[in-house]
Order: sequence, then structure tokens, then C-alpha cells
Amino acid sequence: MTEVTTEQTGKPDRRAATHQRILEAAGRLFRAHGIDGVGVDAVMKEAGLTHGGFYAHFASKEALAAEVAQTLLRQSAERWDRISRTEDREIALERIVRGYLEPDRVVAGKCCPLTTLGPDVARRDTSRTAIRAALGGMIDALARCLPGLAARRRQRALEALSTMVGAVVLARMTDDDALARDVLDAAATSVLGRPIEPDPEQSATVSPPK
Amino acid sequence: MTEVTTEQTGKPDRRAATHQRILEAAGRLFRAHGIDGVGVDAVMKEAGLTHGGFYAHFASKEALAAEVAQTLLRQSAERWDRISRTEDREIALERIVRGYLEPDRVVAGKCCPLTTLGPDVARRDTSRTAIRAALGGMIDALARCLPGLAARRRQRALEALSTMVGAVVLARMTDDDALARDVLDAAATSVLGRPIEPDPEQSATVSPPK
DNA sequence: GCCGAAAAATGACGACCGTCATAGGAAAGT
DNA sequence: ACTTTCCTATGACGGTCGTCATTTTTCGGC
Repeated sequence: MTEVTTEQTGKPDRRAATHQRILEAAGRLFRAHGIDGVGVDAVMKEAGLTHGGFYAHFASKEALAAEVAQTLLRQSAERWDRISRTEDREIALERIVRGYLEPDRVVAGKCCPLTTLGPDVARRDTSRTAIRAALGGMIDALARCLPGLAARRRQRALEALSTMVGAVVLARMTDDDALARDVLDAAATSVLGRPIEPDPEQSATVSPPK
Repeated sequence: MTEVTTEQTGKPDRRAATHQRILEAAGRLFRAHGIDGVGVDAVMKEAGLTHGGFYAHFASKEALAAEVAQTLLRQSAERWDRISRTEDREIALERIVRGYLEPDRVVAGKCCPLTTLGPDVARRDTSRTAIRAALGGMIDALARCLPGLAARRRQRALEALSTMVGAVVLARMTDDDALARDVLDAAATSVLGRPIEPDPEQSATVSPPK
């Protein structure tokens, strides 16, 4: 047979898997310490590899950063899109808002890339169109879950996204946990139109036992 | 603002002046390229000095970063506080919002340090208390300008600040000028309760496609 | 005009970073 | 089993970064 063995090969493609592992490692580290805060050395170590082999998978660190930002944003957009389609509007909105503003999501590299990588990618002129697409997807998904007239919903989605992003940025800045929680609660209340009910799993601190 | 009239020492205190110059240079550069994106070399060059003398003024780059963040945030808080006291509520609110969300303020190192340095300082555990104080000052100033009952105003201030910060972060991310303007407009409308009227100076120009 | 103190410039050091050439090693085809 | 072909690891290169010891310049007081 001829050597036209393209992507049709049924093998697991180790290369693609490693590529993905590096991408995920970089995603965690970049969100935690900033793109300029970690070197390819640390990224490869996090991925369980050594620094030298990096350039077999990415043309440069800048290319990695662009792909990381693009991938994370696209994942967020896809997740919101899925939620916005498969659920009732109000429930979908609550799921999106809760997943975004839960205090657990504020720490470390688990929160939305918009809040951690936003300023980083804003300074670079790389892969802007992909970022724009992902941003548009998030806005559309959000608009789909919001009540009101269609014409008005996009504006409300822009406002809601701004509020949620800003709330996470602010909550991450302060070491005052009470203030951080107030900010997140205010944002959730604003977007949902009503206060977010506490998660029954871990509200045992103050809530009266029934 | 008002000149810092030194005490009766009589000495011009050149040291304090250069300290200030370094601080301002670092403020511009850090906001434009991130704290990890510029070295002390570039900071000193921006201040018109050479890199070696840096450690006569700051113990380390980390100390400089902390002082920069603290100073910029405090200036923002003081400015908002002044506006919130010397003006009528509604006019003060419009001045704050307009000064924050004007498209000119979104680019380069002229925008609020919350949006550019926020994630950077969130990753460092330095001078958190000073940041908390400045943040509290901004929230209080904003609450003073908002309508409604006093009990509710703090919550609305948290929401408004989140919205404005997030809007600038989002607007800075995209190269789509129309989307950026939509985000800023939506945020301004949300905070003010009504659309912001365009600046008559440059409302005629429909931004050229670039 | 000179002197002593303070500030800035010089130059160098280790460490780290991004990059790449090259060698080693594991799977797949014959 | 052998070879071919990818991946991965090794190691090294220039460059930059943060830091600091040392020298040179500046400037007020004698």
C-alpha cells in the first residue's frame, strides 16, 4: 500500500496526546502564574517531559500561549453553548452563573480564562480572531439564556458577562474573603435577578439545621 | 495635582523625586506590558536612569511592583472619593463612569490599574492590605454616588464596579472595535441606568475599519 | 575652590529563559 | 530481525533578568 497514511490511522497518535498534555499543563500554569510567569521548562515538567522536546510540538512559546488562550476560551464557549441549548432558560442561566461565580472557581487555575489570561492576551496581538469568535460564542450563549426581547438580550448579555468577569477579577485581588463573597454574590444577584441560593452541601456554617 | 511641599528641611530631596519618577515609569510600563513583561532595566530607562541605581531606591523588583500597585490604586480611590464628594450625586456618577469607560481609557497604560494589574497582583501575596483599603475606598465612593437606600447601595456599588472592570477587561481583549464599544456602552448603561450620551467632540466620526 | 556626603553610573556575577541541533529510543512496516 | 520513522531526551548557545559591589558624578556647606 502507498504511504498516504494520513490522519486516518487508527492508532492513538501519541504525538497528539502529548500535544494535548502540554496544552493542559500550560493552561494550568499560565492561569496560575501568568504567561510571562512560567517558562517552557516549567510547562514541560508539569507535563511530565523535559524542556528540549517542546519545539517538536510548538513553534514558540508565543504560539503555545496563543493556542492555550484559544483552546480555553473555546472550551468555555462550548460549555456555555451546550448548557444554553439543552436546558430550560432559567435553569441554564443559573448553571452558568453558579459555575462561574462559585467561590471555589475563583482560586487557582480553575477559573475562567477571561479573568486570568484576559490582560495577558490583550497585550499580545496574536490569535485575536479566534479569541473574538470564542467571545462571541459566550455572548450568544448567555443571550440565549436571558429573558426579555431578543433585541435587548445581547446588550444584557454583554452587561452580564462584564459583571461576572469583573467580579472574579475583583474577588481574586483581595484577601478579604468576606468582601470577595460579597462581590460574587452581588454579581450573581445582578445577573440572575435574584440572590443565588447557597449550595446545600457546604452551607452548614450558619444555616440553621432543619 | 498639588505639589508635594517638602517640610522645613529646605533640601530639595532629589532622592524622593527620582523615587517618584521611577514609580511613575514603572506604572506606565507595568500596565502596558504586565509586571513580568518588563525588567528593571526598561523601567530605569523609561525614568531616564540606568539600571544599576535601582536598588538605591527599592529593595527589589517585587517591592517596586507592590508600591506601584498600591500607589495606582490609592490614586484611583482618591480621585473617585474627591469626585463623589464635590459634586451632585448624579453628575458625580456620570463623571466616574465616563472617565472609566471612555474608549480612550481602554488602550495602553491609561486605564484603571484594576483591569491591567488586577490579575498580576492577585498572584502575589504582597501588600494585600493596602490593596484592600484602596478597593474599599473605591467601593465607598461609588456607593456614595448611587441612588437608593443606603443598605442597598453597597451591593449596587459592588455590582457596578464589577461591571465596569469586566467591561474594560473584555474591551481590551478584542480587536473588534464595534464589539468593544458595545461592551462599554452596555456597561455604562447598566451602571448609569440610562445610555451614556456620546461625546460631542468626536461622535461624528464612524471609526474607520482597520 | 575644596570637601564630604549622597546619588547615579558602571560593570559584572549567576541564574534563568527561549531556542535549537543532535542523539537516543520506541513503535510500525517489511 | 531489521530498518524506517517518528517522538522524546540531552545538552548547549546567546540573551536577558535581578542583584549588587564599586566607581564616578553631583551638590550643598566650609
